Amino acid sequence: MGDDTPVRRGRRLPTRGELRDWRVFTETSEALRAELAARLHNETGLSPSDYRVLLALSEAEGERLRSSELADAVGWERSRLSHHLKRMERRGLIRREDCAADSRGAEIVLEKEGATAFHGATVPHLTAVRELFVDALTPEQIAAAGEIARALAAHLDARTP
Amino acid sequence: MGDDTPVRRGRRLPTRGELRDWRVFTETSEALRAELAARLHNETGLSPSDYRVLLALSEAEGERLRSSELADAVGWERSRLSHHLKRMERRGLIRREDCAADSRGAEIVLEKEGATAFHGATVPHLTAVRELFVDALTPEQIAAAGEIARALAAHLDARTP
DNA sequence: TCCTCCTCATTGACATGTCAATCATATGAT
DNA sequence: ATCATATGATTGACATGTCAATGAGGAGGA
Repeated sequence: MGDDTPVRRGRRLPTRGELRDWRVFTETSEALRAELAARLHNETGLSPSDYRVLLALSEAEGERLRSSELADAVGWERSRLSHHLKRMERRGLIRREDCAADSRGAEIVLEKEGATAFHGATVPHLTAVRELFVDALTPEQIAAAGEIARALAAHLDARTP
Repeated sequence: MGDDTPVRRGRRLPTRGELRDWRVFTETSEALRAELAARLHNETGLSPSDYRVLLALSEAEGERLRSSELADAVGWERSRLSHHLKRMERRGLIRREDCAADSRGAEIVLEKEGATAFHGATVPHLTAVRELFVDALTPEQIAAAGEIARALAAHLDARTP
């Protein structure tokens, strides 16, 4: 049975070849994510989620953001962010303050310890990205990976309002 | 500053362009994973992890596998598998049996309810793969995605013994 | 004003994942 | 036979993620 054989007939399901490409794609991105997370955590004590939050806060005006702006910046649901901030606050990386403009709101402020941890993690993180991603591919493949991801993201956004 | 400008000079860190491609690549594969997981769970009550385990057992001789063989088949650490099997056993999808050949070992057996759930999930799962992955890309992009993933996986395997 | 509706953010319950430690059994050397 | 060691699998502690429910405050119309 060739690569263009549908897994089931007459229902527009993926062919075997498409399924093989899908499987290696997801399994590899998952393995890559796990490896990068393990390295970052070993070398810096930060998780990728910590890193993202600290990056967004570092780049913000006054190193502070409204909780909802931060959620947009990192692309997470509110509840996920809320849980994560609780853990980061417990570790002294960030601090919550009441918002003057809207008493419902919260402002998330980068603590000194958080800034230090972030700066110490930047080079290890970028080095890992180079070793695990950039060094593995040709420049053309890197660009193609970006294009493919953009196409997938556009398609995904179109069908998840 | 152009796309070939190193983020930091003289240490072989990724360029801004490489970093952009990396970021869209990981963020998109993560979003895709989450969307597929949510759909599968809504439509079938199974998580992607459940599905993988049930698939491996369905394809095995006698619909049973040694725990370690199952771990290899799905590519997980033992402890992760053990935790997951505990949850699946609680739901009646699989069953553990003592192993005749090696009294340390365990055999994992597909339960009737697990087989039923798996068969009911196959078409929804494949449909979601088509909608979210296959339909988003050209045939050339699908093949390229597979090639890129294989290159990443080979590189990753080479440096994680 | 008061009432309704919307938004901001948090919480609790639970599913999932990682790591290190543990326990029991097999295996091989003496 | 005995002992040291390796292997198969599980467990506990904890980090992370999702969903649904909640509380608490703003915003606008009757």
